[in-house]
Amino acid sequence: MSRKQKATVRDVAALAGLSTATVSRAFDPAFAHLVSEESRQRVMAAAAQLNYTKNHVARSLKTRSTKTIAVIAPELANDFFMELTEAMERVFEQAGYTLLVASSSNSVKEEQKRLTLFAERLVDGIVVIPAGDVGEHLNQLGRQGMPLLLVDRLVTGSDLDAVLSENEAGARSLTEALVGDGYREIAFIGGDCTVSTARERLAGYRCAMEDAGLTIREELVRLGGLGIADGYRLMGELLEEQKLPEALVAVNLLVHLGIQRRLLEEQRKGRSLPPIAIAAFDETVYSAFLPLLRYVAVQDVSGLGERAARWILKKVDEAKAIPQAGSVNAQEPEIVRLPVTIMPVNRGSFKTQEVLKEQP
Amino acid sequence: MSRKQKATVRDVAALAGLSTATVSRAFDPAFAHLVSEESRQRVMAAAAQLNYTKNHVARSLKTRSTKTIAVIAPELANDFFMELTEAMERVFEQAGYTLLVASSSNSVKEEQKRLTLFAERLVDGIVVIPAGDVGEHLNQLGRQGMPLLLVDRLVTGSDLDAVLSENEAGARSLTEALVGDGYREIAFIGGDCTVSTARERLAGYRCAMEDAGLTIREELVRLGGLGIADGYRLMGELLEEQKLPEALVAVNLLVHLGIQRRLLEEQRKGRSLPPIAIAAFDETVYSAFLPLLRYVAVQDVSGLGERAARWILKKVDEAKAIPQAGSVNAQEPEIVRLPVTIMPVNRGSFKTQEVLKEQP
DNA sequence: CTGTTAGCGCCTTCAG
DNA sequence: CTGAAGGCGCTAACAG
Repeated sequence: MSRKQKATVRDVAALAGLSTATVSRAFDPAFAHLVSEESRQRVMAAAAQLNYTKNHVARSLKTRSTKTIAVIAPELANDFFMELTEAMERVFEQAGYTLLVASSSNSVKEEQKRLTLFAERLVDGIVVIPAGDVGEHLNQLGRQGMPLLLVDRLVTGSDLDAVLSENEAGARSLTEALVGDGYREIAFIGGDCTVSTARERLAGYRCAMEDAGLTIREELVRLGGLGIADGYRLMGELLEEQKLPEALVAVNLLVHLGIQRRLLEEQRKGRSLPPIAIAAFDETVYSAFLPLLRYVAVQDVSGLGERAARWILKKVDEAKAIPQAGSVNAQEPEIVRLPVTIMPVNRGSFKTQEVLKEQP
Repeated sequence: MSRKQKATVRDVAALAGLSTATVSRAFDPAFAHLVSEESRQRVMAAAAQLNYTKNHVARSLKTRSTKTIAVIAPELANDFFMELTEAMERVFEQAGYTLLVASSSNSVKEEQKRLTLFAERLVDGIVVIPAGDVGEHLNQLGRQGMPLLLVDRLVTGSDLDAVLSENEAGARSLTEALVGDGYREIAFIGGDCTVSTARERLAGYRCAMEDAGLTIREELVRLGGLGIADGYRLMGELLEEQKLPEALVAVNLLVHLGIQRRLLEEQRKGRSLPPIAIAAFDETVYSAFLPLLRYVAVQDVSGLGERAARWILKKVDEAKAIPQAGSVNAQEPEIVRLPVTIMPVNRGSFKTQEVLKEQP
C-alpha cells in the first residue's frame, strides 16, 4: 500500500515532467504566482499520486528557519502558564508558526538544557517564563543572535525585554482593600526573592502598609516558595506559633490554596479559628468555593500572551532582516507591564462567569 | 563578540587540524571510542573556542530522526492532560527524546493539521489524546509508518493501540458507592457519545444501576459536552425542570465544577436546595473545598503517562529496525487499561495530601 | 514562467 | 584510529 521510501520533490518532478524547482515553487504560496496554473496542477496531481509530503527538516536546513517558536515554562500542569501559552499559540498559528512547549521543572539547570536544545534545533525564537533568578545563560543565547523574550517573570542581570503584570501595584491594591475593610494585622505569605513576581508583590504589600500608616509585624511576613506545599507549611507555622493575623495577602494561587488547605484541616480537627480575610493573586474557576477569600488580583493572561507572542514574532522578523541583531539591547531592556484587576469575590468569580458564557 | 556565522563541523575540524568525520565522531557518544583521547580533546578545545553547537536540523536530515516525540492534547490549560504530559516527559527526557506539545483546541480538524505538521517535521512518534471520534486521519498516518499511540481516549474505527483508564469500572464503582449510601434517584451528567471516556462512563453508570435493580429515569441522564459550561447548563436544566435527583455522577471534573457552580448560584439566590450527593471522576487539589462531593474516581495519571511514553518509544525503536512497520497492527489493536481508585472525599483529598508532602 | 546548479551542516561508508 | 567523498531533501540564485 505504501511506498518503500517517502516521495521527494525529485520523484514528484519526474512524474510531473517538470523540474524540482517548479515543484518547490508550486508548494510555496509566496512563489506560487511564478508557476503556471497548468504546471501547478500537474505538480499537485503527481504529489497526490505519490502521497508526497514535504520534508520540513530539509527545508529548514536550507532556509535556516524552522517556523517554530518555543515556550519554556516552569511547569506544564499549571493553569496560569498554560493559559498564557494557549494565548500565544493563537497568535503563532495565525502567523504560520508552530509552538513548541517544554517544561523547565522549576529548575534553572533544566531551563538551560532546554534552551540549548532549542538553539540546536534552530527554533526561530524562544519565550521564557524563567524558573529562577539566574540570567547569564539567557544573555549568552541572546548575544548569539537568538530572539528571546521573558514573560511573567524578570531575571536580574539580564538585558532582555519582558512582558509582565503590574505585580507591585496589584499587591498594593490587594492590601489596600483589606486595610479599607478595617484590618490592621495583615500578613504576607509565600514567595521568595528569587522570583521577581514575589519580590514585586511583597514590595507592593509593604508599600501599602506603610502608606496606611501601619507597621508591619515582621513575623507576619512569611516567605518561602510558590507552591501549595509552601502555603500549607507557612500557614502551619503561623498556627503553631499562635501568630494569627486578621487578614493576609497570598502571593499566588497555589500558596493561597495551601493556606486554605491548612486552615481547613485545623477546622476539621475541631479547633475553632478566628476568620482570616484573604486577598490573593490569581483567580480560578474554583475561587467561588474558597472560604475566607475576599479579594483576588486578576492578571490579564491573554493580554500578556498576545503581547508576548507578537513581540517575539517581531523580533524574529528583525533578526531575519539583520542577521546579527539578536536579542541583546544596546540600551535598556524594554519592559511592558499590564495592569491587574482587583475584584471582590463575594459576588462570584469572574473567571467562572466568563467560562460559563463560553460556547462549547 | 559573536561570530558572524555559527561555527560548523568544518570550522572545528579546521581549527583542530582534523577531519570533519573525526569531529562528528567525537561528538557522538556511540562512536567516541573510535577517537583517540588526544583528538577528542583537540576537538573539544576547538569547539569551545568557536562556541560550536551542533546543528540538529542537519543531523536530522541525515539520520532521518529528530529524537522528538509529539503529544497532541485537546487543550493545554487542563490539569489532567498536562499531568499526563509531564509524566511522559519524564520518560522521554531520560531516553534522550525531546517532547513537543501541541493543542488541538478540541477540534478534529486542528488535530489533523497538527498531525500532518508533525509528520512533515519528522517527529519520531506521536501520542494523541484524540479530540473527537474520527480516526481515519490517524490510521492513514499510521499506515505511512508513523509510530502512533492513543492515550486516555479511544477512537472508533481506528486500529491503533491505546493506553486508557478503566472508565466503565470506575463509573460503576462510583455509582455503586452512591447506591450503597441509599440513594436511588441517581443522575448522570455530562459527556456525549463522541468521546469514548464519556461513553464508557455512562455505560458503567447504567450497568451499576441495573445491577442494583434500579430503573434509570431517563430524564436524569443529561448528556452534552465535557466542559464547565456544559455542567452548568445541564444542571440548570434539571433545576428549571424541577427534576432534581438525590445524587448524581459527574462525567469529569469540569462538568462537576459547572454543576457545583450552578448549585452555588441557586443557593446564593436564596433558594434552598435538597442536598445532592455527588460522585465525580477526577480529583484535584480543590476537591476538599467542594461541597456535596462524596466520592471521586482517581485515575492513575502518572501510570498512564509512563506507560504510554514507554510504549511509544518501543514503537519508535521497532519502526527504526523495520522501516515499514509503522503503527498499524495486522491484528487487533492492543489496549491497556489502568484501574481507577474510588475514594470517599470526606477524609480529605488524597491529591492534596500528596502535593503537600512534595518537597518544593 | 521554467530548468540547472549549488550547496545548507552533518553523518557514514569506504579506504587508508 | 582517521580522512575523503557523497549525499539526506529542499531552496535560491542564475540563466534561459
